[in-house]
Amino acid sequence: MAKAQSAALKVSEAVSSAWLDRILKGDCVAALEALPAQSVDAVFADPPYNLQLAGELLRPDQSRVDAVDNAWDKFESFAAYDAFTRAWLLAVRRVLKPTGSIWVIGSYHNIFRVGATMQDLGFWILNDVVWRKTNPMPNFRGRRFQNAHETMIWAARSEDAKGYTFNYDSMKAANDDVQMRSDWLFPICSGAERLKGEDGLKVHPTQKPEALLSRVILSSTRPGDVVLDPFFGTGTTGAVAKRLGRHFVGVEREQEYIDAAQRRIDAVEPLDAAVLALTEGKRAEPRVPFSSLIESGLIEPGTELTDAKGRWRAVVRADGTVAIGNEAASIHRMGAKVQGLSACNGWTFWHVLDGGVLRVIDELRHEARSRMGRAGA
Amino acid sequence: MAKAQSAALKVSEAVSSAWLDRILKGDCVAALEALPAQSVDAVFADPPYNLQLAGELLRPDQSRVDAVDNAWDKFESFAAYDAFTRAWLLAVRRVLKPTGSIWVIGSYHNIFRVGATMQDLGFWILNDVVWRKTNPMPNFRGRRFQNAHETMIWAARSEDAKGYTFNYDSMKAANDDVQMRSDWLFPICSGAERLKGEDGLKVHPTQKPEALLSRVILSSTRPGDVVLDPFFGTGTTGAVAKRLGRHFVGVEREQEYIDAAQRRIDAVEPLDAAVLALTEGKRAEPRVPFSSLIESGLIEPGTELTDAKGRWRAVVRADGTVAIGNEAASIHRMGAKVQGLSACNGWTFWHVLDGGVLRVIDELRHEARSRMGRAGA
DNA sequence: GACATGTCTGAATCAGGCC
DNA sequence: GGGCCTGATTCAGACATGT
Repeated sequence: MAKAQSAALKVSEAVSSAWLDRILKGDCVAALEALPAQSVDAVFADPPYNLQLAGELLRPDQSRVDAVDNAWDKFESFAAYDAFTRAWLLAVRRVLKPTGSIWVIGSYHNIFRVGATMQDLGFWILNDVVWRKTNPMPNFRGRRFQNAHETMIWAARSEDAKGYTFNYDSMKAANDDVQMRSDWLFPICSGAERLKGEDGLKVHPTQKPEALLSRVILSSTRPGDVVLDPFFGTGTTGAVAKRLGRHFVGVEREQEYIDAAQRRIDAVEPLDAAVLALTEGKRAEPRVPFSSLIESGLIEPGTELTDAKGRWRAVVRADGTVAIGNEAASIHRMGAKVQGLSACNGWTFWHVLDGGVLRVIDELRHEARSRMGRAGA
Repeated sequence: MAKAQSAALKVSEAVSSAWLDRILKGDCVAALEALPAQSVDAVFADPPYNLQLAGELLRPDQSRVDAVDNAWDKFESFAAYDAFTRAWLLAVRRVLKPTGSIWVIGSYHNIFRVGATMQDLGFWILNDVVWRKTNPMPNFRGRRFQNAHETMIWAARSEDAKGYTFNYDSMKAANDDVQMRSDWLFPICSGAERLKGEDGLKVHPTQKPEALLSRVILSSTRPGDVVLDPFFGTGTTGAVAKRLGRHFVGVEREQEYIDAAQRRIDAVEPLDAAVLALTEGKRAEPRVPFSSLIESGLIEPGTELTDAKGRWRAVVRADGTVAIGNEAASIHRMGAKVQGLSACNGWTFWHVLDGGVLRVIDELRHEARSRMGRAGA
């Protein structure tokens, strides 16, 4: 993991002058051709969903779909939208690393079509996440429920792409030590955060709140990662990425949006690296083989191990296995065997008697780790 | 509207002996041929989700998760699932009145495909409604967000079908006089409500809570209406419809489910017509994660927290944890750690210097909550 | 009987490194 | 790329049992 990470950074740095931390002008399918394959760690996409904006629709061969013709029936409209979706998802998929993941946000007008197309293209959905709005617009005609949420799809590049980033421990710690759920509560973007033009009108109709992007980026990327937004708009993704110590790439067609986004991003001050450190759990700690506890003298060969309730006993052998009678195996296999289970974490199962007190051997591992840390430093 | 209603009742009464308030056995496409065209007022469908589960999943305590592995949830491919979806939606559409509406529930495994197919067939989506579970199953491997919701699509028969029923005022009244939102909070079906066999095991793996069906039926049907459920299972739709003074039609393939459903429905006593105005209580105060204080700007990353007497200092990190030196943890864990305790309420322990005054962060939480408003309930 | 503790379970697409 | 091995990972609520 660490190795892949540093290799990725090198690649990024080599071509950074061309596209890293830049807004590329143009249609996203064409503009993304400027990026190398497998060069971004994450994608956040907020594609257009208003089917009336047919000018934005491209067929898979990138020919333009004609402007709205009221004679169109809805089947043709849906087909055109699907072709557009397919085209940009394919372009994005090419530049996404195998270990990367993609977020797409939408409403009921488009998200079902987008999600089905993502599955058809081989993306592997990890979660659908609901953004619950604290202050949604009311339903004025009283004919429906208040439309109080939008849906995000979070997906890996493919079913067998297992190495995606998920900062589980950060999310859990940030959520009062329980797992972060798939429903998130945030206000819509308004007030000072909402970009306004000189005319006092909002610059972009669907500017997303920075808090939303913040959780997206914190959950599924690491500092130094590259985040691509193929529908950059006024650059919320870029502004949040920069503040959180990530790189960004944006693609946008409208010069007005590009100008506003660039000014906005230029004003962002990145947070200090120390503040951006990730909360890592046990997974990230260096692996300590059981044998090193013996080698370092924390456990003597011949020591007796027991489970917490003293139901089973095993003897530590010099080679790092534990034995019951004539049978010997790793701490994990032996723990599984005595319990009749298929698997067991031997570190938390076995204990040693230390001055009359039963200590779990995971504590000894922690001690071994800190000794190794001092030695390495 | 009243005229159409009474005409509908006449039709229902004329053929009631054949299929009204009955469970039809068989595949839903074939069984629905027994119903006249345009004969039901509403549809609630809980189709197979096509979960595509691979191996078995163990909890951290090594117990096995009892997953859905029924044959009825297995499909060869997305294409096969799409064909199945299209077929039952067409069959259902034939028997749905032009003024009727349809609800379909699903998870991210299938709901996007179902939604796209519904649009393709001409259904007109009115809302997507999120069922937020108060007690969802955790994510045991810590590789994703806790999957804490399911999605329902509510749609009219076609774009120009304007006469669908929506009981806006009763929904609003039931929701403390503000519009009912598109995100609903309910517990999963468990306890006495969950049907168990003589072996003590659940009869059906995916029984839905009656509270969910209750809100669906109360919002989009009138007393005397006919509600069709093409995947009847153990008959939650029928039981709730009967209790609420609506008629039902169920279609189910498995005799075991049919038997359980029939017994269940027979035991239901319909509510008195006068009582059918249902009120629903408020929920507890919404929980606000510490990270929302950061995301909402109430606390900046890098801010220093101290206890009331200034004995300890910790720095707020962008990911929602707090750090002392190299160690980071949640506000609660860090509060416990510095005091040498096993637990600590970080909300009341940590303070922030605000204009020369030390404020406990619990005050900021109240501020965040009031900004969040009713949406948390 | 009240309260504390322990057990069980629910629509789940749930690993990663090294040889 | 396949196989093997290590070892990381759970929330809310219902219900049963123990004090």
